[in-house]
Amino acid sequence: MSRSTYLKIGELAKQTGLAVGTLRYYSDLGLLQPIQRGDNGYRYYSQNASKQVEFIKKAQAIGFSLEEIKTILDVRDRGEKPCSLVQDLLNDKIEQLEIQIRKMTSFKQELEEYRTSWINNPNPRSDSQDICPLISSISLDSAARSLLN
Amino acid sequence: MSRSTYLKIGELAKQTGLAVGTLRYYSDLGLLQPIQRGDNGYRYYSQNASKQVEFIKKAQAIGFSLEEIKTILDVRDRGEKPCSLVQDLLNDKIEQLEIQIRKMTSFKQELEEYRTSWINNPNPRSDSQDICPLISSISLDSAARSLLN
DNA sequence: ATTAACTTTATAGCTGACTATAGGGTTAAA
DNA sequence: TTTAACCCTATAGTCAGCTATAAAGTTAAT
Repeated sequence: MSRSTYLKIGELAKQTGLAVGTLRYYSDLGLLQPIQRGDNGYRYYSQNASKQVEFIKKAQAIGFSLEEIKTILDVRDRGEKPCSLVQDLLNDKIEQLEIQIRKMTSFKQELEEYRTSWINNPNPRSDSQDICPLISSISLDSAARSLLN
Repeated sequence: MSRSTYLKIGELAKQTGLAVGTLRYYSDLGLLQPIQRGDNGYRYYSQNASKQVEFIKKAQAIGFSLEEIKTILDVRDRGEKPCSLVQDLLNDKIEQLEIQIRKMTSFKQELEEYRTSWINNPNPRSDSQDICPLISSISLDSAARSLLN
């Protein structure tokens, strides 16, 4: 049954660029289930599967964990009408993204301030006690603050 | 030899707020070496050690890995000032943050677009073929686009 | 002298997302 | 029909930055 509409795991691997082991891992996680198993135990995937892999990849690329992605996909996979749940989930994700973005932005600003002040103060005297005056100038309190919000 | 100038590991732990296990871990890594070992095998640290711990903490706080910190300290141990290395690493960090932020921002926008369109189309008919019309409406291609820049 | 509170090493576990290996069974092409 | 190329499961290893445990030796206070 090779020329069927179904993909064997190696074929899907080739299509998506993922390793076979990764696809098995996803299958074990319940993240990307083969549409059926053969009598031989082989996993058979729908053509659609590579679209789902794309979704997983991209969601991952911006910091969603496989666990989170599974939650999203589970909602779809359940036979319910999960739309309001999906919306809640989406709202959560957006909020989490906002928080993440805010944290990273302020952290980045902090780092840029260090960079700027270091440029203005470029020549540590070689007799200094410090390991690196640049790093020594860091305030732990402020670094902590920028990470905590 | 407790009232000497040297600190035992527990004393340094107390001074710095790090766990004893963490200090041993750093010692094994070669990140923070005791100034000597006693006949008993005890690690003895210089008073200076807590300064070095502060350095490590601060460097960690701005996103350096222990590996990177070790690189910095190794430069110092060769008698050089590691500041320009530190600046290079910092520039890398900032750039990585920028990329992350850009990706997350565009993905968030994408998700917000879904949210908006779903709000305008809030009542999936229960006789729909789709498991969830909201999820079905997702374009993986466009999700991909928003992640790729 | 006893004992609590240290210290040591070596080993294992934790999280997340894989990767690698062993030891099998299956399929497809020559 | 043989054999390479596939597939399966189960288990273990990887990375970082620790934490936890066991089994043992040392020190310090009473």
